[in-house]
Amino acid sequence: MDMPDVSPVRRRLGRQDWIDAALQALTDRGPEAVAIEPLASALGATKGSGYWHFANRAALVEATMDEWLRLRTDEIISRVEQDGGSARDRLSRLLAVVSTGVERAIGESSIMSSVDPVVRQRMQVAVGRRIDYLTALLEQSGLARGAARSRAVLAYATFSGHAVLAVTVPEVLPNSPQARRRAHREMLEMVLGPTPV
Amino acid sequence: MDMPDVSPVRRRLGRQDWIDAALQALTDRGPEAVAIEPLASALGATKGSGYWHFANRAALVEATMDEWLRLRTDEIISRVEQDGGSARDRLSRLLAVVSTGVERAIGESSIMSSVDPVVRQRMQVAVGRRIDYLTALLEQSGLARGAARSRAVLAYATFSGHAVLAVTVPEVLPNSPQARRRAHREMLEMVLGPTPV
DNA sequence: CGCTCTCCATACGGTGGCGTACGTTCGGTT
DNA sequence: AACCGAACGTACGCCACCGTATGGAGAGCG
Repeated sequence: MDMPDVSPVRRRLGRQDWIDAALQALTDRGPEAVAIEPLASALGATKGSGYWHFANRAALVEATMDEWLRLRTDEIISRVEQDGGSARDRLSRLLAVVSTGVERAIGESSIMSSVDPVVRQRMQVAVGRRIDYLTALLEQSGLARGAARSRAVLAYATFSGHAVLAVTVPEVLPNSPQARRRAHREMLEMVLGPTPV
Repeated sequence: MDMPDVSPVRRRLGRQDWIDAALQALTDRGPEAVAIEPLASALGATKGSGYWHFANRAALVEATMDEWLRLRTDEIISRVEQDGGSARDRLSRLLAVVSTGVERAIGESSIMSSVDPVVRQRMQVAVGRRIDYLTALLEQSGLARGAARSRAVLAYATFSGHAVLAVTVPEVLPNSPQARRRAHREMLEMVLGPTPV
């Protein structure tokens, strides 16, 4: 019997294949790398394929940024939220998740300072949702609304600053496992105040 | 008597004119804008002029980044240092200076996440000197060496995170004068501990 | 007055990405 | 078996920037 063609060598591409490759290029080399022709050659195809799935480059960038927003913001939040626990627990897990994904900071930090209007707009939405979620967690752990929000902003700024440092000058940041754990706790305390346990 | 030709309409350009224009483009639109042809047309000249003063684009970027390092790091530090006062005073002035220059953050944040090796190298030097200076100030105000350094890193990360936020989502940051002053004090306290006066 | 060195313009060829036009292949109907 | 539409290839023109070649224009000095 012949195998159903789930197939070895190289099948045809769908829109999602392009988005996946674009997201990879985005996190590896920033928004500039999300372009039709380079992605085509990376996928082993030609522009004809790309301009079939997307009207133009802007449409590709848009789809990629939507996927980015979904995976790197909404997904993470809902996963952290799903696993439950106290607000402090969730905050700690959130911090752990985003800290280990710091290799992705190259893309993140390029996205932050992009001039592309589409990229900026999606980034603004992402930052909004992230800060809102942080604010909610801080409120749930006892802070007043105003204090929670301003501290959420502070925490987010600090974290994203760390992410950028991790890319440009990684040597200034702690690298040993226990130093990283210590940094994790310190940051948690800075955000939530002295540890209650 | 005839006026010495300090001159009205349009004199010839020198290397420094190019560097000035390049620095402007850098802070306005990021490292990508530091290119021969666009700058030429911005200066009302042609590429012939540019390639006279610089061997190639990389040389232009290099000269521009050197100037940037001088003006936006060394100059600021030595000015703050020259005006004297306690370590706390100098820290406060430093914070004030870099905070008011946040319009420059567009350039700064693009520089932080640039892939250009020359830009990255100069940025690393700049971050190194800035963190070193912060560490020195914190040591002078009583902290132990290790604590001073890790807090300097934290403070720098927080500040640069704020700079990025000021560009991408300015609305989350305080904008009224008294709110900004309050933020200034809070940040100072976060870095130096509870206010001693 | 002419020479030279600095500064600049013009014109050219090269590269990479954009977008369009159009022809082609392949998998699934009917 | 014939067909149709989704997916892809090829070839073209366009633009922005790079870099080179070469020929001036302009001041200053002999």
